Amino acid sequence: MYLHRVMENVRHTGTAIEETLRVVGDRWSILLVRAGLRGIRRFDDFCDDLGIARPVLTERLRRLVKFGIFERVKYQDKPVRYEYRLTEAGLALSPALVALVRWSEEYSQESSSDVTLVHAPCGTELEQAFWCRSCQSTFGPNAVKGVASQLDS
Amino acid sequence: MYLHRVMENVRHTGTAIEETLRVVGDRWSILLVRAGLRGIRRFDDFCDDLGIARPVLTERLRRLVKFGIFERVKYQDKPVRYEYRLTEAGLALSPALVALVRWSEEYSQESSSDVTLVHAPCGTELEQAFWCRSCQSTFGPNAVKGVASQLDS
DNA sequence: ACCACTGAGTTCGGATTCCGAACTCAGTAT
DNA sequence: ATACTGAGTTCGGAATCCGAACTCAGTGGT
Repeated sequence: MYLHRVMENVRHTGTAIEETLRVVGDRWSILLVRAGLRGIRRFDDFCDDLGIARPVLTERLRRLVKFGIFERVKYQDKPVRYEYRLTEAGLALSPALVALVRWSEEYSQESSSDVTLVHAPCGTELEQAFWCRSCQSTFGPNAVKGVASQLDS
Repeated sequence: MYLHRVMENVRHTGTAIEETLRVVGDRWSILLVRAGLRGIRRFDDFCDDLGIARPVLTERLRRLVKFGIFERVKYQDKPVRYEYRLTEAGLALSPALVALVRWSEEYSQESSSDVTLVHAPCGTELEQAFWCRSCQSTFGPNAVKGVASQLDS
């Protein structure tokens, strides 16, 4: 393994996705985004809906706010109260969420899926694919290859 | 022992995504899948590539094998040695991974050199789409709709 | 005035999980 | 005989997670 390490000059720590997963890669964050997409905004509602422990919810929302996925908005003055709304960046996580839901439907053994995702105009159950612009064709994961981006080293 | 209580505490729990995130929703699992897609297969290579602690890697790989995302394959007899390969289900996580990578590229503040995913035959950077079989067309997340599967409640 | 209630948290102790470092074990190479 | 390899396991301490109970400002009912 040492030889392999020497030959591999590309270090894979410190990449963008690792940074992202340090924010979003836990048991709750994606579920919080999903709840946000379903219209949930208030602390106690997140708490009841997910069954997350309150101290953990506090910490998680703070982190998601810090990284721009939720924003903390005052919605009432008299007793000052805040709620949490998805930002544009938070909404932009929906493709990832959809992909995970799709995977869950197909591969999760623990059944009882809640919803099936369909193509809205026609109601057909959707499939997922990668699209190659230059080939003008869809393809599956077997035709995916990783290429190191050229930036410094 | 503690999980029992979590399982009994079924409110909105029990949906497929929650089950999935209990398997894959941690800081390492998605990164392990990504490493698998990059061709990494051996214990020490995962360890070295991700900087994950060995006991955690052991537990994580065991869980991913149990849930059918990796398989443990003997690749040598003399000293019997095993490696970990992505299954079909594991490969099928790549759309979710791609969605996260693309989100990272766009919204993550920390942006270092990463791996760009391309269409292997032609080298073009891939895009992501949903595919409707009956319409024979691709579409984006805005045209996705959720339909409740038949279920009590 | 008194009391219950609401929403958004905080505090508490205990259980679980994470970590790096060092160790094991069978087999190989020098 | 010694060193090394690959795939783990064992160890203790640090960090995180959990439910339950508490706080705090304001509101509404009697």
